[in-house]
Amino acid sequence: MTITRNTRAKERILEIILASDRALSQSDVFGQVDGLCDRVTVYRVLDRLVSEKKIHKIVNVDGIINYAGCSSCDTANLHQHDHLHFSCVRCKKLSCLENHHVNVTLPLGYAVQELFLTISGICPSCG
Amino acid sequence: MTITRNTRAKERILEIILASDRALSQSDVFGQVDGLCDRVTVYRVLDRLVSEKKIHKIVNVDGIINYAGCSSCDTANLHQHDHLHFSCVRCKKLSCLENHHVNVTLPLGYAVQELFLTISGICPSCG
DNA sequence: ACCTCAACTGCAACTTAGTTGCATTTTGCA
DNA sequence: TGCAAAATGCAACTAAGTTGCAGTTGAGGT
Repeated sequence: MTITRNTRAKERILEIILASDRALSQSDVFGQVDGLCDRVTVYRVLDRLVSEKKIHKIVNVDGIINYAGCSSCDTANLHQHDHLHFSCVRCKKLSCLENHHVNVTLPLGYAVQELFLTISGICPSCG
Repeated sequence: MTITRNTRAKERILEIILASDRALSQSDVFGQVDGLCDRVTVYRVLDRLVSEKKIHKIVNVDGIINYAGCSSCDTANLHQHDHLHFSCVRCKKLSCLENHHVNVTLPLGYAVQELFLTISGICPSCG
């Protein structure tokens, strides 16, 4: 565990993600940093923010990785992402359904690490 | 809905997927066709098999798209993929837990289309 | 305040996944 | 068997993400 620093790029990127009501991809974020930093830096900062548990990663139904703030889990000691995600096929918005947790029991022998739960369909604003 | 034909490549690719106990990516499949066809053909055949509902698509936790046979749902009229997938972080095996269905109830206004449920962790063979 | 060095950044080059256009081949049905 | 539509191969392309390295910067120690 190396020490991480606060840089302008990191602060800006975290701001952008927290201000958004939807999960953002690397290219969404890069489109909003407005030349503040290189696209490679965006990738690296996103990785850093994930490992610092400030944001979490969501693989969308098309395989693109998206990032969203950890609003329901900012306490470092209880960092669980067992909530659902919803991906609207119409407006393409990917959002967290923070209050919808799923508890799954697997057959004996499986050790659960992370849950990736995404539902696609049509969201209330589009329906 | 255009008519699809049976070709050598398609038969071989379906065989490979059905014979596997794990979900396979395009490059996994291409590695097994042994020069029978081009890599582009593999992409196209996989798409065709998905639209014919012979196989189904699973986005793995790393964003790579994988394909698995539709064993529990070969009847064309009941083609539901509400079962869980398990992705082993050690052996990298991605498999279907056919018997583990999840029923989720979403807030009013959401219309569900597809479920993407994958759990990462350590599988019984690696644990 | 400023030194120092590890963390961070930019750039260029690379890998890998997946797509598209078009000419050629093949399938299945008449 | 003939033929049109489907399928294929090839080459070129886009887009996502990674890596190496030289130069820059943040923050703790003095």
